[in-house]
Amino acid sequence: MSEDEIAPVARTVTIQDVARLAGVSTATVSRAIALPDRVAEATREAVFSAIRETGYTPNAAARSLRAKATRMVLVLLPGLGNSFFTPVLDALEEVFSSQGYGVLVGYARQSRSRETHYARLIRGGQVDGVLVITGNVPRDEEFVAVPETVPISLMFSDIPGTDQFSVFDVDNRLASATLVRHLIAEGHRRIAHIFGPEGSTESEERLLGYRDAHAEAGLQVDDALVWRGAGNFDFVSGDRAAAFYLSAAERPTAVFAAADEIALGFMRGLKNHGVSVPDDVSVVGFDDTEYAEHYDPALTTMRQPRTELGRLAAADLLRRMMAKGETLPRTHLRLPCELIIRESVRRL
Amino acid sequence: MSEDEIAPVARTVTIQDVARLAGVSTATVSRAIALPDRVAEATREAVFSAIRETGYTPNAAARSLRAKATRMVLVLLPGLGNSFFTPVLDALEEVFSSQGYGVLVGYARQSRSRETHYARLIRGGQVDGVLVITGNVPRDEEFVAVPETVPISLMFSDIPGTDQFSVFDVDNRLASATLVRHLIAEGHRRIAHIFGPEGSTESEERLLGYRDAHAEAGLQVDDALVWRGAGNFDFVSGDRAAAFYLSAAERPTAVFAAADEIALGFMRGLKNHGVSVPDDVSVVGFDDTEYAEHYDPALTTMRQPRTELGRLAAADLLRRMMAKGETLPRTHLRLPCELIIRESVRRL
DNA sequence: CGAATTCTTGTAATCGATTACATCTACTGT
DNA sequence: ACAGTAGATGTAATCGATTACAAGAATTCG
Repeated sequence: MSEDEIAPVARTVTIQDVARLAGVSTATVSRAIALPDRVAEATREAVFSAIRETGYTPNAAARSLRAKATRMVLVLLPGLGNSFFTPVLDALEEVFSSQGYGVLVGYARQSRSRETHYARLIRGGQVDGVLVITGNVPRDEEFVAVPETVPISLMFSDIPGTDQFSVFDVDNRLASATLVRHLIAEGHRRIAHIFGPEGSTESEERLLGYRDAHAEAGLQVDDALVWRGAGNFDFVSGDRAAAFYLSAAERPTAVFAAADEIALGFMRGLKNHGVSVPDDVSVVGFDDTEYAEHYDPALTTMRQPRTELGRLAAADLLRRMMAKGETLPRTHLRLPCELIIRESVRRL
Repeated sequence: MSEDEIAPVARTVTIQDVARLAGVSTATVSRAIALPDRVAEATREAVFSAIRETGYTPNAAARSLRAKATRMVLVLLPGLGNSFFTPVLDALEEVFSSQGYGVLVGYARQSRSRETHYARLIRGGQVDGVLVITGNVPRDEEFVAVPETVPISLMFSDIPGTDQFSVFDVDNRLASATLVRHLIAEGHRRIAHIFGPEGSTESEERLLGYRDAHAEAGLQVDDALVWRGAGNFDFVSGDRAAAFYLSAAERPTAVFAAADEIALGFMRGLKNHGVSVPDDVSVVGFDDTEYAEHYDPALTTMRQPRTELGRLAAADLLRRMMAKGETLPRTHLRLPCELIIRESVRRL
């Protein structure tokens, strides 16, 4: 209560201070913390009480320098604009922080200087592991040498032609085929596809699945119904794609959008022109983000197990980071997707 | 092209290696990097070519240890489940990474061990600054001493009774009043409020604004129309609140939800019971998240300048972190909100 | 031409924790 | 009672970069 009980001005307290107060050497303090049973009972008590009294917290930089490990992982995303990533990041943070790791986020796309920044972070030993989400490993010259330094894993998207990364994804092709097969089973014959971002593996795979389902059913794909150039996995792209529908020579009865957000934007765009879903046209998306379920109409889509994939990828990376020195063989984990049927498809 | 051009096995290359190769001391290498014009032209060249040849990147831990700065900031969120945060995080990452800072994300709520984890991160000098979003400063005993160590700023929510943090927010009370005033102007007299999460400053402020608008207009607030206990700023809470509407003795003609996600969930819940917005009841939200615009009906809401607030908060924190030593007076920045009129309100 | 000044570079201490090795004490077993 | 072993602790080197200080070389100026 009295004036002198106010906390003293925060001067950085080091292991030296604790050692002095406890009347032992710094080595003993360090041991008392890291290997408590290598230290005599009484000494341990003395050290811990000195720690409490001083409010000592080990300096992370000093520790990292010696241990050559930072207990930090870097998660590289193409951007957070899309709600697709939030459960993934949630899961990652949960697993990593529970093991005492910090999660650094970065958006690698677009800016060259950004890429360099993150490449440096990795090469400077600032992180113990890296998770690259959706295929955007900086193809920086500097970066190429990296996988030897720290483990790097890929999520949701493989990089064709390399096998140096562990991969955690789904079979986009198969899942898309299943989705389109569902439309066909509901009686649709004229099905359009809103293609995702150009240059992404997922986009290509989803298109292949779309074709597969057509081929299986003996249906011809009308190339005029593969709508490219919409842009990203976002609303705006979907909204823009509505124009393709409206101006189609012969309108499709169903549309497979490469992502939920595209599907939602598309439906909204249609609505502005008086076209109703699913009465006039059926729509399916991909991902099963939170909004798919709550939109009106609720969206039929293909669920990607985002949280689970996040947990598993994190656990795997953790294992690799622990295995300092030897390189474990790469993991390629593919989890199944699930068809979620809601209200946006009408049986013909 | 030939075999021996393959990159050599990555052994950590240190400043020593560069110095040796360039035929200078480590001090000179360090200077060549940090203060290029304090070094002779020829030497500088030699150093840089040695750096290129070895692929040297300075070790971050060593640097941090000496410099007592890590170039990392911690962003604490209550969770990422809500899309409200994505543009904020986007803006923060943009500003910080452009200045060479890394962004660590953490979810402080719920778990005690999590809090300790992040408190340690801060006290261990692992970050140079902290941004706490929506009022969740760990009230940990350990934490209380922290603000003296590194600058901490609050976003979107003040902590009553303290003035040790800088704050970046909006006037929730005023904005809510404006929103409700709009409903009143549109002819509504019986207006319900879906209260946000208990214990959050924002929730309380928004309720006050709701009352203010009523008082101004000489309207009596019917306490049965303040629906508490919905839960979080999310869909489920809104969906749950639909039950309050349906079971109301005398139904309101308009509903002010404490957040967009709540409003969306509410509308969806209503729809399942055949109640239509805005024909049967008008709805307004708060925040103006991406989905508000694209939902059907598009939501009338109060826009919070999330991106701008993020940029400004980041810039301010950056300034504080640079000003090592002296403590700058705290900033309290309040940005205006904007009423966004869409389709979810009907004029009575 | 010699003194004063400016440039350039090197030597070595430092940041704070960890840990190999050495030392000392206290047991154990014969 | 004494060698041998286990247990507890201290000493000092180490991780990799930065930087105060010193010293030597080059330049300027009266």
